Amino acid sequence: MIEPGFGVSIPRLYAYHRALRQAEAAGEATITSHDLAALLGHTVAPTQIRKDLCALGALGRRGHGYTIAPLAAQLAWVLGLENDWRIAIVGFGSLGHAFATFISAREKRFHVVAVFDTSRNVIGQVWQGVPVHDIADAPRVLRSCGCEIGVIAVPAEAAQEVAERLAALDVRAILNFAPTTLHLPASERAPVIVRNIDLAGELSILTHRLTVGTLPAAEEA
Amino acid sequence: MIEPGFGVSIPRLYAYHRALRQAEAAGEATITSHDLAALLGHTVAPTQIRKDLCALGALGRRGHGYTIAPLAAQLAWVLGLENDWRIAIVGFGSLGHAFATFISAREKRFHVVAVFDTSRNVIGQVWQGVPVHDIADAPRVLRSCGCEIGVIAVPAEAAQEVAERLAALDVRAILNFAPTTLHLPASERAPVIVRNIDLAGELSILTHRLTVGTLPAAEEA
DNA sequence: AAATGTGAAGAGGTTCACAGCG
DNA sequence: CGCTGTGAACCTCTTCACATTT
Repeated sequence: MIEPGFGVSIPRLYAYHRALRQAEAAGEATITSHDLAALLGHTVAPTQIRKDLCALGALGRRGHGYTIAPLAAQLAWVLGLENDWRIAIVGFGSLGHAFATFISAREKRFHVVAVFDTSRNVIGQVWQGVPVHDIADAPRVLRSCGCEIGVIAVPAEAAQEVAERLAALDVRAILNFAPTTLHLPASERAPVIVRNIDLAGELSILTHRLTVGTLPAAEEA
Repeated sequence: MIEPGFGVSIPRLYAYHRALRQAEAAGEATITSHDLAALLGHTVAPTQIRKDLCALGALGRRGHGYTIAPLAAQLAWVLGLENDWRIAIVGFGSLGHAFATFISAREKRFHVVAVFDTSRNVIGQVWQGVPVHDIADAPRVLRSCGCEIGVIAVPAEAAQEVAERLAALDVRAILNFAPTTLHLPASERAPVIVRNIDLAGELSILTHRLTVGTLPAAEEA
């Protein structure tokens, strides 16, 4: 029913969801596309919002706006936020640690259930009840907890090997912080979904804009 | 000459630059658009690469490919990587710490020259020679070091205030990790460039794809 | 009257096909 | 002959205008 490329951008839907939670926390029960756009800093036009929401099924009442609760629930469903997800983090340096803390505090259905590293200084530490294992124990540990999502927060040189290892252990999606391109062969089963976050690349978007001139002020997700 | 929206996506250019550095480190002196696409895991088509590079000025030799060194230099220039940038980090929890370490190790022209926090436990610490200041001292500290770029790694509730403070202190660009929309008024001078990184949002892209079906395996930046 | 829903127009970015050089 | 450079077709996403509903 809702296919991967059905014309709406997922980052935008997540932004809507975030803004709706904020409005709900502020005591609102209903919101118009225009008010939602304002909450998003006019990053997206009201028309765009209506188009997106309409694609999920008509949820608004003409003349009134959208009722927040069911709309947020619908968005949460589409975003996969109503399922529980088990996350394994590989590389428990400062970045892996920060991500684990951040994500488990932010979304209650994201559970960091396994952590791996290679350093003797880190292995054996316990983070929020989760012990840091040697990466060599990944087969045993992952077999028992069955993580759907792996996060790679290791140096670039090690990322490819980690990715292959995760893929072999039935991890279905990978969030990669290492500044390198992962090469995962089209496997026999469903392909592993990979998303890269390149922090230096994000920063270079700013340095680019600062270098070539400061015309556009629009925010982006 | 090169305007903000000149038809090429900056994340893609940064990926090219990263791949070129990799090829150069492997001893290559020249590369074809097809080989570059392979290095990028066929995320982008050779035609797309040629279009992008052509937009920066013709740099290839027909029949041979591109000479890596000048091409990398050209990309570095466009991305602003040939300038030095002073970066202030606000919020020195695990995320701020991780970002500082990561970025200063990755790009040698990105200099973390000021760090701020509000917690007594953190203020006074020294990270790679940079002391952590109380955010209240930001006017004095930033006045003396003149940072172009600010990084917000504080809780969502505090982000708006921090953003306004940074904007008032002549920071020209902000990288925001707080999961909230920043509202910065169009100021009297050049507007502050804001880019948001929403870690939970990135993860939800994966959970969305895992939820609705696993058709597309393409990587994205 | 006010705000959503939606076809049509528009803009932007990607792919194709092939011309142009080395 | 190989690979780049590029106009044209193509396609996707955004914006506009307005019909529609409460």
